[in-house]
Amino acid sequence: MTIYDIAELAGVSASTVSRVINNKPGIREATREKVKALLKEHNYTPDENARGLVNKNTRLIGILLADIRSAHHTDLTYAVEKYLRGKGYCGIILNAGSHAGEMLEAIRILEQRRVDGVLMVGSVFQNEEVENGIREHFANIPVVFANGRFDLPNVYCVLVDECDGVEHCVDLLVKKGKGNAAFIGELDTPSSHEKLKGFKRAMLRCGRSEDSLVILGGEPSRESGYELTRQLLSRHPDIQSVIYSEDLVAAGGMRAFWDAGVRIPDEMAVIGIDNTIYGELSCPRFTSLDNKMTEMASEAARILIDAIEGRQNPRKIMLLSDIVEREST
DNA sequence: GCGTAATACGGATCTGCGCC
DNA sequence: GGCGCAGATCCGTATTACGC
Repeated sequence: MTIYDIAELAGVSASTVSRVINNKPGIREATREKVKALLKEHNYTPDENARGLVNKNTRLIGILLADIRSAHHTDLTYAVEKYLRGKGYCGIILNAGSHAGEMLEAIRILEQRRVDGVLMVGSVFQNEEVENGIREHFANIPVVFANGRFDLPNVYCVLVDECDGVEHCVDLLVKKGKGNAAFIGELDTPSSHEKLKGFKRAMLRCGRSEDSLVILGGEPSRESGYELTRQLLSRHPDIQSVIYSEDLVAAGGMRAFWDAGVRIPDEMAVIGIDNTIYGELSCPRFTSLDNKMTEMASEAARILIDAIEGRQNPRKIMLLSDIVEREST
């Protein structure tokens, strides 16, 4: 059903139907109502592809994530998609993986789909290849980067101060008498660099030397968290607490402590990062740094739509994280 | 207040033509 | 016949000029 079909049924021309659909003046009220009734009766929905030809937009938004299966990605994707749909846009969600080749392929796919804007979530995208990909393929559309930064004229950044957040985590552990802390998890992404920076800064502030810090790096997985925690227990029996780079890694660590008979929080305090469902489901429930991923992504979506529709926003927005304290501390 | 006709949009596909 | 190339056509909608 096109506007021509509606026009024929209404006994008017397609331009009249177009004027009614777009609330343009110069239409008699009776004609307007008649056309509206037919549009409703036939469940008329405009062809967005055809509209896109004329209006030079597709109302499609590309959403790039490393992996939608990540617990903290599912919530934020839900929130972002809902926001976009409310604004009349449709999201194309792509799992862009964690390797540059996959990311560039995802970028090319979005370019082919002629998206109006792109939302990238996760510091994993903060690399030279993706930056060049944006320059080459997205130069004429706005891009919003949640949890990462690029200094490009069409890129907006929404960040959360994870460095500061982890510093506060260490402060909390010190306050609880568990100041001899270790950091376990992923160390390779820009986000984990920030977390580690906060950890080091707070530990040095507490009088520790950089050489004495216990930092174990590995994959951002439950299995890795389990294995690294076992290593920690065997090599550093004096450690009183652990900050994990992600809740997922912390979940593996909690299991390792359970298997080793380590009582939490009496013998070991645990803090994860991301404030996902893992913290709630663990036994005991573990404290987590809420790095506001969902709020960050929602804010990023808002800024993206603003940019597409010509509204101004600052190029960079910083959100503050906070600690959700549970039984593990 | 409305109709008609023309034009535009992007890109895939089709058609016709000339050349080898 | 096969190929490459240029131009036409198509899709659905929006817009505009003009006329009645």
